[in-house]
Amino acid sequence: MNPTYVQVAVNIPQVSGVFDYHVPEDLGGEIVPGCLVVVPFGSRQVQGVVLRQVDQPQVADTRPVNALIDFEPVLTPIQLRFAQWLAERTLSPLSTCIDLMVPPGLSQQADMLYHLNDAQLSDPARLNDVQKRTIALLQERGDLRGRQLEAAFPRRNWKPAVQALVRMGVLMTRPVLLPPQVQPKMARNVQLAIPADQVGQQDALLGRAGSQAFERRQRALRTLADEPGVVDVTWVYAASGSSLADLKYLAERGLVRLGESEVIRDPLRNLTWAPAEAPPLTLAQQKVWEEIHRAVHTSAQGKASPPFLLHGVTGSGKTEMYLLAVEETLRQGRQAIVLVPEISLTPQTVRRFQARFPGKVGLIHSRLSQGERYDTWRRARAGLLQVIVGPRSALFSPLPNVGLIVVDECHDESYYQAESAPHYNAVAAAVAMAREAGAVVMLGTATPDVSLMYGFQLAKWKVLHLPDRILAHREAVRAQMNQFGLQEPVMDGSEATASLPLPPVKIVDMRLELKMGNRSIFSRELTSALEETLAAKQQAILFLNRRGSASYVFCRDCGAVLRCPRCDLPLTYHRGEDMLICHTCGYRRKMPNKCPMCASEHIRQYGMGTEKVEQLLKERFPHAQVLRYDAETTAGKNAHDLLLNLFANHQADILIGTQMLTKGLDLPLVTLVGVILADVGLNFPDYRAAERTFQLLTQVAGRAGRSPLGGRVVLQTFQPKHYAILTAARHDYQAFYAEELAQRRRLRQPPFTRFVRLLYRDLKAAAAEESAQEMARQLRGWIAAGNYKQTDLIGPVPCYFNRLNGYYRWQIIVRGPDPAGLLRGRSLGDWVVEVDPPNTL
DNA sequence: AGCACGCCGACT
DNA sequence: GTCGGCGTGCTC
Repeated sequence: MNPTYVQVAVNIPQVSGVFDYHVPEDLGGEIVPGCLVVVPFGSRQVQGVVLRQVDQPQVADTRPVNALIDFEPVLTPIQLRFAQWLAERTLSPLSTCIDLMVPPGLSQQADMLYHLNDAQLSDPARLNDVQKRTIALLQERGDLRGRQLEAAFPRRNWKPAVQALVRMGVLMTRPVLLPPQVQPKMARNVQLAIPADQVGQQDALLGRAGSQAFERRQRALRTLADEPGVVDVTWVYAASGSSLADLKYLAERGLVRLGESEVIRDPLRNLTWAPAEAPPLTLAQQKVWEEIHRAVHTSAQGKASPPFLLHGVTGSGKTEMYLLAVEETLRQGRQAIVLVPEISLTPQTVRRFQARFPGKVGLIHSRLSQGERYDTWRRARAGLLQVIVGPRSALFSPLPNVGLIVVDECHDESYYQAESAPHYNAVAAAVAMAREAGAVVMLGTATPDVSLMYGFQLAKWKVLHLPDRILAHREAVRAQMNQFGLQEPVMDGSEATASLPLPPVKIVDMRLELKMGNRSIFSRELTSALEETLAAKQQAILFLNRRGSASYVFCRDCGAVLRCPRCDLPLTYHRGEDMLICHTCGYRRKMPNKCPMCASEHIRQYGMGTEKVEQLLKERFPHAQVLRYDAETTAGKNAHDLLLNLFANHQADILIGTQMLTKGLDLPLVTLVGVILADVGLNFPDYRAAERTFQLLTQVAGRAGRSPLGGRVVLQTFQPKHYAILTAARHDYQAFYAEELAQRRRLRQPPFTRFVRLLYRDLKAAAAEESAQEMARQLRGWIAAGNYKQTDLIGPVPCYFNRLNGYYRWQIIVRGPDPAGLLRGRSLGDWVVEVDPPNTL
């Protein structure tokens, strides 16, 4: 038989090529595209994924595929194509894109094992700190892998020092590849191997009559005789006092059969949901549904369907559209992926899916154990789950026949993977994945990114509108009003689907407040609005945009600002502990009494944190119950739900919160939303600063007046004439879009050009700058050589966050019609490459 | 990433 | 003369 050859992408993030291997006879036929295999690579064994079979290998001498890790392919053919698209799009190695699709724990990367030799060291005094600590660690814990040393020396450049020990003969190294860390979970079971009525005649086989073991074995047999069929061993242990040894003893004598069966680790196992039925649709929903319904059908017949952008304000019934689309997709025998921003923050959305499709939903989120995640992944692959709901990573679920991809709140930043390569945007990726799969894609939001909207208009893809907020809380509000002995408000409309107006927004010019002698953070407008809300026994939300503001500490005499020694960013003052904390790296220090620069005692905190707002609020409204909703108070496991339930049940009157408040909360009794300072964030040196501010304000304003009680919004700002604030106050997306687009066109920013951001990080400031200058020279050379007339560089410059985690950061933005084209296929070394980055900070 | 090969500076 | 710096290239 001819040897078969396969092309393999090896699981080493830095290796971008593909390699050919031959398939040994004993694996012939098993190895198909998508399989996870072990292959020799240089001196080590590495994991790889088979991309395709090839007739002719690229080199004369091939090495063999060593082992097959899983008999089923781990990637579907669609996923293999999708991974290749993603690699090209993000300028990332294919292996990193493939690795997104292999569940953590199953995927393993090659590592190095470090072993301490017995021989004594001649001159221990000459060793440096890392070397001494490495030796101590190895003495204490035995052999260690590179990953473990990495954890022991965070942010330290330990490799050269350890390599020196290897050269000195103190250490030995050996490449290792760990087996997968996840496996199907098996449970032992047992069943009787003889007819139940013969159980009483086996005493001769049960050991010495009358002994304890005899008694246990006899009881075990009787238990099984009463229980026909296969039972869990633990059940037998509990009923008879026997142990595995006893059952094995019985099995050896042919009396019982031991077996194993898989136990699914299902995070939703113990939850039951009252099945929910679809509510009646509004007219707008019906029109949207007609479009989606048609698309789901034509795509199930193999015809491509362009993406949909579902532009609808908060509470306009987008989720119901998703639910219907999923239902129809399932009816066509296909599966659906639903992406949501942050699972812990949108329990309401998730619950709706679970209630509508009981038993069919697989949930992915960050709190799942590796085993749960692995089992969910395998059930998806086996076609046992029809709907996967999760964050951006859920897009990579191995569903056999994806017919629908939903991206809810598609403007959300969490859809962009900023932390590690590949730096991808799950919205763009969902569109590409849907194209590969022949699936329908629905992108839903109240505030589409202007680039996305512009893209839809250029491509003439359909934008569907749901302009009205649906009054869905009539019953809930009525119940709550009765509970508090309040009179029922007058409600417009009589149908269940009556719509609600968007809340009026009042812009308050804080400059005038200062001129009028009001030095408080609460304007007179906001103060009286709060008073009225409290008097009416309704609820308020105060929104504080922390990002970019700073509760920083500065000296009123010399002006020095206290900064993090690692990140160079202003430190945040925490009143309770009297501590200064860096919110980027976690550095903390005691609040000093004197300015470290000039020793003045006039040093104090400035700016606002949620704690400060809480304190001021309590001073001004001593009788109000105030809740704080921020990273600190929601740190516990179910703290989010707990806090929100507390507030939803009117245990508190005012909720103070940050960004987290903008996510899909649904709090009907809230009639007032106050934004402490709307222009925070507007002055970031970033092309999307205005857009982010508009999106944030629009989302926050949407929290008010979601009931027949009505509602209003107060925006406090020092820039009352800024278009982002004016248009957000009018709920006027179109006006913002037009103005923002005009700005972007004028400033040659996306979507009229495209950005690739190149980021360099170095522990030494000079080295970072030098590398940046060198890269810029190279880039200019490529631009000139390739005659890229419309492509230019922004930078090199230090980043806005010019020091993060101890690293100095420099960046270069390559701007042009196709900056990725300029860079494709070139080696960028240690540079972080981001194509179409959502921010350039 | 790891490792080999390769070409210039200070040490037994 | 060699040991060792890290630059460059390769891993099927």
